[in-house]
Amino acid sequence: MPKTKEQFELIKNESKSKIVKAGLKLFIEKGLLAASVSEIASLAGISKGLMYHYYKSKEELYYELVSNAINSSTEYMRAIFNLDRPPKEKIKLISRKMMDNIYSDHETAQYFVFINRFLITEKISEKTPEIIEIAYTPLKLTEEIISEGQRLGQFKSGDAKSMAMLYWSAIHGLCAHKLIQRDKFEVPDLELLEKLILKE
Amino acid sequence: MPKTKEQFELIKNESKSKIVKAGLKLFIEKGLLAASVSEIASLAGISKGLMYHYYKSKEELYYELVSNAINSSTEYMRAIFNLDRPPKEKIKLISRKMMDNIYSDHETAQYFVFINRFLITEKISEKTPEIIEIAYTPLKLTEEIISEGQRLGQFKSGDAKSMAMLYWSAIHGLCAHKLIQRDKFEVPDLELLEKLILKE
Amino acid sequence: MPKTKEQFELIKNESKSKIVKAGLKLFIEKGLLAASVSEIASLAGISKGLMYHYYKSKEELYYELVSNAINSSTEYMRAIFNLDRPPKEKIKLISRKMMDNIYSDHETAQYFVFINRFLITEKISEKTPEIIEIAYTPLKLTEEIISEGQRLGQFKSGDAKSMAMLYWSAIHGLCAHKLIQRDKFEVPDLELLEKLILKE
Amino acid sequence: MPKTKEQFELIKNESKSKIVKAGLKLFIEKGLLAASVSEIASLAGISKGLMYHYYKSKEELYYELVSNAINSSTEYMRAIFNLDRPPKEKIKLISRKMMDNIYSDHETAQYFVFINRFLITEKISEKTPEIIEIAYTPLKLTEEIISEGQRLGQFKSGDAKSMAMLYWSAIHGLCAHKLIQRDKFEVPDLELLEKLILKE
DNA sequence: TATGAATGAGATTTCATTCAT
DNA sequence: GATGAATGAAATCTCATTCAT
Repeated sequence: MPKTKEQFELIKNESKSKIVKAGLKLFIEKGLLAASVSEIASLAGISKGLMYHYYKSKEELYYELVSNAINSSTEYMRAIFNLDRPPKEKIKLISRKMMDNIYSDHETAQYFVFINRFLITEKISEKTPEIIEIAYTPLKLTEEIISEGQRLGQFKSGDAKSMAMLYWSAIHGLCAHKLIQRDKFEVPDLELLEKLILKE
Repeated sequence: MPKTKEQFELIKNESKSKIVKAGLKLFIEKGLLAASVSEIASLAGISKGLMYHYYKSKEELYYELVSNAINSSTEYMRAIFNLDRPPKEKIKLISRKMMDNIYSDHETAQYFVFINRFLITEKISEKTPEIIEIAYTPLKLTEEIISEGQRLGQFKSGDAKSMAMLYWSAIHGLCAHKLIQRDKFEVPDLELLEKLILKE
Repeated sequence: MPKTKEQFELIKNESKSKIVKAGLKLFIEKGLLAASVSEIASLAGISKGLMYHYYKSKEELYYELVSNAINSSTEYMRAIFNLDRPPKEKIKLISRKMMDNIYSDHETAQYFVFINRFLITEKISEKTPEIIEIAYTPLKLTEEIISEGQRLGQFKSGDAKSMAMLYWSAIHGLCAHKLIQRDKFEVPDLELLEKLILKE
Repeated sequence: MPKTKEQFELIKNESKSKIVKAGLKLFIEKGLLAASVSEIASLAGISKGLMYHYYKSKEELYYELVSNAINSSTEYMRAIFNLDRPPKEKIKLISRKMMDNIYSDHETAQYFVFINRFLITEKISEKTPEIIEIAYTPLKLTEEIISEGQRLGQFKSGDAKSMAMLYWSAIHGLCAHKLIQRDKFEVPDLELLEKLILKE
């Protein structure tokens, strides 16, 4: 009797998730080039060959992981932006969640840096304009909220686009900062981030 | 901001200066691993062997370039901070210069991203804690200015360290943003950056 | 000429026949090495594992297919040579059939080239001298006919062996020629082939 | 002092010729796929890396060797066809030379089979229609000579194109035959080949 | 100082074959 | 019979570095 489809699906998922986990860890830590397939395979506890059973190339694995990271990060933001709350609260929520995450775990900062590194790399950016589009969704949503908040008079006046850009630049910059400083990193005062946008 | 050129215009030796110029361009564009020695040599118009005459290894060249970048960038900031001007003006000067440079040339943003990429990469950080120290000097100087400005009552109140961190995070984030967006990039409203720190 | 189909239409087992069909197509097109087991299995619509259920190895499948090709091609010739007709007619029949087949379908030429490629490849020849023997049967039968025809005075004089060799060399060369030229291929004048042997 | 260009040229030529010699031997014997780079390098007495210093890939080496083979073989024929002799003599000369070469050394036959194998392989033929064109030059030259000979009444009548095709098919087929039969191979009567074309 | 041929270690990738179910 | 996940050996290829001149 051949294995049932469900059995194969299980095995497949388990192996794939081992590869994904190892790949993510190493790509985040070292980047696409410095992370070798041998390393990924050995960390995942599988043979190199198996990686190629699931992914056409190291780059393909990398792209999948980056896409996932971008998508899930964007989804996370979108969920918050879709809440039925006043703009002020939304901004506060985002700021708080971001700060909390950056503070409490190392992964969030790594995730942001991982995504940014991908976006900055020259040759890749041409290949995948749609992914860049998705990666920039949070920025656009933030811009909309700021405009709305400004209409309601709760937000500072100023160019909404610039404000959103600076807001996210600060968050991304902070993530890089955290990875560099490691143990020495101290989370900055939350209010400062909000004050970029909100009236005092 | 110091321009790329300054690094090698000072080098009297012509071959060395060509190596430095080519190396800088390629390391900035591709990073340490993706830039190959062959490529650097061929862009410099010299032989691979000659590169090894001047530098023990590719990494050594890389470190020298990164160190130079960090040092000259820090020197540039220090010069401004040493001016005999009130804190408010200093901050305005920095902000204006940064924005101008990021706006007017591509190199400044590349320089910042180049330095940041170096700082983030794991294995390097152990080797050169002093360079990191130097790289963080502008942050510390900014912190001091903020404290001073707060004493003079010209600056917003709040944790000076956090303010400085956010200020520079925003600038670094902006540089990354520019490299990603390329032609589509629009410089944000200058005042916003200043308002992070200054009273309105 | 035996058509490709005949090889697997005789196989009762459906899976095996699918494997044989796919293997034949790919071995003919690409040769032993370039045709991969995955490709064969996927073209056959079965799993790789199943191929190994029926055949010990890729080589075994290949040998079986080549042997079949050689055997059936030899059988086809032998049938004609066994006809109760004068030598002249037999030669004409062979020539005509060969030309017709080479002209009307692509498979015949492929078949000949497939067999020839096998015969030429070094390492294989040691393993299977008997198959080579069988493959050369048509040549020997032709030689006999020529000798007989010469005795009857219908054929040109000359070394029968040389004549047979040249006759079949021309046919094999023609097949290769057809595969190379594809659409541009034009069948040569039939009489020429016959004239190699027959008196005008 | 750097090595002079002449010195480098010498070294380069020597190494390249070692690679070319080894590659040709193995490609002829085994074909593109079965001949491995390791094997070629070790037969040439150089490192694998060096092969990649001179050739972008194994395929590139292969193509160069095939092109060379085709070009030099075509040149050889063209030289004969350009002689200021009557058509009849030219044909006799070609036939004699071919037979002599096929008889006296093993390489000639291998060369022909090597070229033919390249021409037949599917995917390659699309890539290089110009090489195929060159490879078919001897055939076209032969066709012209036959036409000329027919006008002079020295040659058999019949479609010149068909006659040329059959003539060369026979030669190619003979080469394959020689490689298969090896020691058992006997050169066929020379006159037979000529009689395909010439009046008796 | 300067060259680029040459190496060797290690990277990515392929693929026939095995195996648990 | 039948599956396709998994392996491991070997293939192709890359590249920092060395070295004779």
